[in-house]
Amino acid sequence: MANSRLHHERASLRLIKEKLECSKCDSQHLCLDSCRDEETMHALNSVTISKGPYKIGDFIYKIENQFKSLFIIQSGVIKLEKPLRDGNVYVTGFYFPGDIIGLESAGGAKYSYDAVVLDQAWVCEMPYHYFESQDPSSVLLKEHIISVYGQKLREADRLLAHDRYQTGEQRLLQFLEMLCKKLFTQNLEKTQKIQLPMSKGDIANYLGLRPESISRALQKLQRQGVIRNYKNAIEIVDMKVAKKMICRS
Amino acid sequence: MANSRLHHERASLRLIKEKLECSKCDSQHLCLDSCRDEETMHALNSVTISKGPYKIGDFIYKIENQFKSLFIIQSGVIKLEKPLRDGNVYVTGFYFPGDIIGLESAGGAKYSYDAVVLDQAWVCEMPYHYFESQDPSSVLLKEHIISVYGQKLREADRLLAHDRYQTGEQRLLQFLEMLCKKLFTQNLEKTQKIQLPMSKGDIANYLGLRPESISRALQKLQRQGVIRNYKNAIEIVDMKVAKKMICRS
DNA sequence: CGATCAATTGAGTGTGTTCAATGTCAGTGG
DNA sequence: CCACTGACATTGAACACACTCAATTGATCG
Repeated sequence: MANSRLHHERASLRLIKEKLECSKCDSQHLCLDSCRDEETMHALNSVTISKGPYKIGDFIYKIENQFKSLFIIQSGVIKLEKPLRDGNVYVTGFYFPGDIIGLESAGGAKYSYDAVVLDQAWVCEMPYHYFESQDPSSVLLKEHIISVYGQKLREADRLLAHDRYQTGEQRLLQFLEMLCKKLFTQNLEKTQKIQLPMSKGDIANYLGLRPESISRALQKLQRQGVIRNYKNAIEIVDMKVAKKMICRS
Repeated sequence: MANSRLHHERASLRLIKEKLECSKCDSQHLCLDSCRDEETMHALNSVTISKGPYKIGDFIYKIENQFKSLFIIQSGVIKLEKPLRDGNVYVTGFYFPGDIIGLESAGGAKYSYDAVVLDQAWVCEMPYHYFESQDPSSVLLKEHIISVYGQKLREADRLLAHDRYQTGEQRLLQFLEMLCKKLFTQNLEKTQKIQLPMSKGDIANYLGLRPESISRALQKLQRQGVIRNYKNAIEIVDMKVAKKMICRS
């Protein structure tokens, strides 16, 4: 069951044994940016719950669960996916430390996706009923969350636009570059070798391609000397060329 | 400049000469649903501004304008699009009476798209600074808007998923069915003949296809007796078959 | 009336798919 | 320890959908 590719503990893994003070959290931009006074910090600190560790294959929430909370990822990697009637699944996104999940389910009675752990994770649970309170700190946070939503909508539209005008190869490169940013700003690593937290099948699914097409694209890029393709890792040999190839020809 | 295809006034066109009372607005589900007491209604009524008529080709807002307000569409049709560096544009959506636009720009300094009028429109402007007030009515509205955002995100993800696994023909049919719903729930028309408020080129752009592909798909569907293709209109002859064709084969 | 833009139609091309076979690796049980 | 299993990845060949490029038609407008 457990995907063994990641049994090697990532150097970056922070093992949080108890509730992390909001003032020490890496994801303050998501909530504390709304207001940084003593009182707000205390309110947030008392309403949020640190949870973990979640193991590979665990669910943070499942699609049939009642929508109750947002989750901010403190460590690990999580994918959101929706099972389809025909037995297939549709991978809708990958999330990393500092990201927030659950926003996409707001306004519904249940969660809209399964949140599956890809790399051992700790999360900060923020009960949604906090947003329904008249607490002054929540009022400011609501406003802030709205701007986060705007960003997410723009990102979704950007994806739609790019998916239309880029080849599979370009989307793949763009995905790898995003992965670089997400993983390396967190880990402060210098190398560009990416240990893939997700299967190549998941990547294919997310990018709207077949696993075969991903294989062929990776193989072609390797022949061109842009990347190196490993079993569960990819190394970007020439980031400059890679970035050039992403842009419209 | 003005697209003349719609110079025939649509029967549904409501000419609002002055500010429409919130209590009489058709789009109450977007704002008043947050709270229906006297006080909230009065607060909304005093903060919103009815504007129009906007003519075909007018802009509700432009991409370089400072983000200031959300707009609820009271009548008419509006498209959102973004000019690309290469001179092309990317059409991101079509909006109808009861829809809200501007949400996608929240959190940014400027609007993220051009809002172009496709059919003579009246809108209700809701200044964004209202959301930054501590007014109790705005607190409830904020919460409501968050659930609207959740819906929009889910819709965006659904689009992404469908774009991946459906053919152009299926997406086109799905688009036409959506148009039916949007236009006919508003107009109470019985016929399934759709006067297209947007050009077929716009439809192609929105669906991520070439105009030629749209032409060919429409022609094929007409041969099959599912639709009838007119210059600026499309008639769905057999909605049952159309719906069947939309589903995954 | 010519100019312009949208829509259509045709022929050839290409990217990604489908289907099927093979390869690789980790875990499991004899 | 080795053979078996199952999931994931790779490779090949044939095919299909949508694209590109180009020419034509049609409608609208000055």
